[in-house]
Amino acid sequence: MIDLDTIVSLCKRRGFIFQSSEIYGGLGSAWDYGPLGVELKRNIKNLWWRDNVHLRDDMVGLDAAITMHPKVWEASGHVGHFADPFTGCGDCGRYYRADHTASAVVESKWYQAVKKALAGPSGQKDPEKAVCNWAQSDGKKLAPNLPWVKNPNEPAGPLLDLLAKSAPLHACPSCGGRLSDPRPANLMLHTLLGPVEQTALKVYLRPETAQGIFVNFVNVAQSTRKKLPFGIAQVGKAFRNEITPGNFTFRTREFEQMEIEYFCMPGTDEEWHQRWIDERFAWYPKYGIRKENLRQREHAKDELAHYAKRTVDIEYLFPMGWSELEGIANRTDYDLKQHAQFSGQRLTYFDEEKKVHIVPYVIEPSGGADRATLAFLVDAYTEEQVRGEKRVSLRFHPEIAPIKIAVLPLLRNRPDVVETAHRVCDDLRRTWMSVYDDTAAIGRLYRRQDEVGTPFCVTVDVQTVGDKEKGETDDQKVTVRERDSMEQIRVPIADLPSCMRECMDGRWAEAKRRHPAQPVKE
RNA sequence: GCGGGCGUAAUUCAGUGGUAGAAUGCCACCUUCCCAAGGUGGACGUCGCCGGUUCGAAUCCGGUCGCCCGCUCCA
Repeated sequence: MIDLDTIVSLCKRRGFIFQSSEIYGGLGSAWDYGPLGVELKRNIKNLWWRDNVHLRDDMVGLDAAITMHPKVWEASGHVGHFADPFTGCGDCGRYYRADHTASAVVESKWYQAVKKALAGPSGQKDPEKAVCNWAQSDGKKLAPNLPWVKNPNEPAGPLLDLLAKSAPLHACPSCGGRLSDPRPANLMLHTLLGPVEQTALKVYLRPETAQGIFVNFVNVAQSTRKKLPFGIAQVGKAFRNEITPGNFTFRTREFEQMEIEYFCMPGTDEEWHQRWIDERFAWYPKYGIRKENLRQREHAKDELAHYAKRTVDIEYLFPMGWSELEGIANRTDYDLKQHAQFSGQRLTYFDEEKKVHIVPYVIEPSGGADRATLAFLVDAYTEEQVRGEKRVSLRFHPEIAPIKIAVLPLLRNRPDVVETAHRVCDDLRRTWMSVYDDTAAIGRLYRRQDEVGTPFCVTVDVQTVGDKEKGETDDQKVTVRERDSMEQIRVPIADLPSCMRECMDGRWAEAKRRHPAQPVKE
């Protein structure tokens, strides 16, 4: 498995992804997509949109504002749940949910070790001494910041009392340090709407795009006359004060989501949930992600979000391990009911058959655009030995690849070759993202394109235009070279559009049958 | 935020007190009829930032910012 650093440096070197504000020392947790990165990510978002919206009769799109009425987040539960009181360790800086610290202490290594020491023979005889001994030996490793470890003179009595009563100990589960009083953590970013700070409205930057869909449910249903079941898709930025951003673009505080809220009849929700899980799981391999690098993970009951009846994650084997790419949750009727209650509006669907108003159930496939982009990059990365040299290539699916075709003149000192290559390139550009390059020998040009994942190169040579001095006629044919196999075929310029279409559709074998091979010189 | 590691050219890295090096890459020209070919020339770093010690700091010290690994959160 390739390490993330290799991907990071390739991304920078070739213009996929740069660190935000790099000239000022960088901003943690923010990344900028360069010329190739923006193409890559846009391709992924467009394919997602095409497959989930355009190719389906039961889906429509939406693009809601990032800032919304503050009440949205009260209704959604984010103000309550996203602001769970947290407590921080003053010594090691770790954060814990305040309601989890007591159990975390009991399960901690140092707590277990103290208990064990007390249960031993010397512990039975003189508990206080046993604790002191432990504190000055194992305790130094396990809980260096525990008061009794830091200071041998600290009376062990309070510690013993706490252990005896199994009372929660207000100490860091990890290092034994002093925990701060619980304080509300602000996992949502906010800003002030209005030019004068004193009178401005404090609004949140949405922590998920989903709520923009829920609050527009009735608008969309009425304006599109959609019947249940139907879904609303949205791609857009969301913001969260992650406690620990990191792993390149995997966890950032500003990120882009690709979300669907699929509204269905109560009672059919479980079936739709499973259908979306299958649908979304099959989507990634469709564009080249290797199946062995994908898996599903069912959320345990105690890790389900407050709104969820069932959640299944699609995980990808990133360089740092299996991590979430997309989550598919059954959000039940929770959100619509909440918004109905908080807004006082009726957010229901009228069932024509039964003549009743119902609150639809909602299935939410929620993917990360940045995470998907990273997964496609990692999965495409390939190193191999070619003639004793390392060849690095990104084996992107043609629909994913930022550049589809590179047009390269075999010789740069022949004006007619160069001119023809330019003309061929300009023609291809109208349909496919294409580039022209003549600044190096052909071998180097191929390697450059391999490294950014261009699936096909088109090469113009002297035969294409004919060598009039030698009395040779032009054949008006070019070489098409496939990235992964490095195989080459010779194709008439006139047939290039149809041949390239075939190639982009993954029918290289057919193109090969129809066109003669262009041998590679050894 | 704490512990550990780290920050020198676009990239990967060498350089532990005497005003910066290599390889690859990049640019120009020449050469070259298909896989990082060859030749000639070239650009490139106020050594993350700020301060201190010193006659002198990439090198030592302090602070700060950022990155990686661990602890937590999720898309």
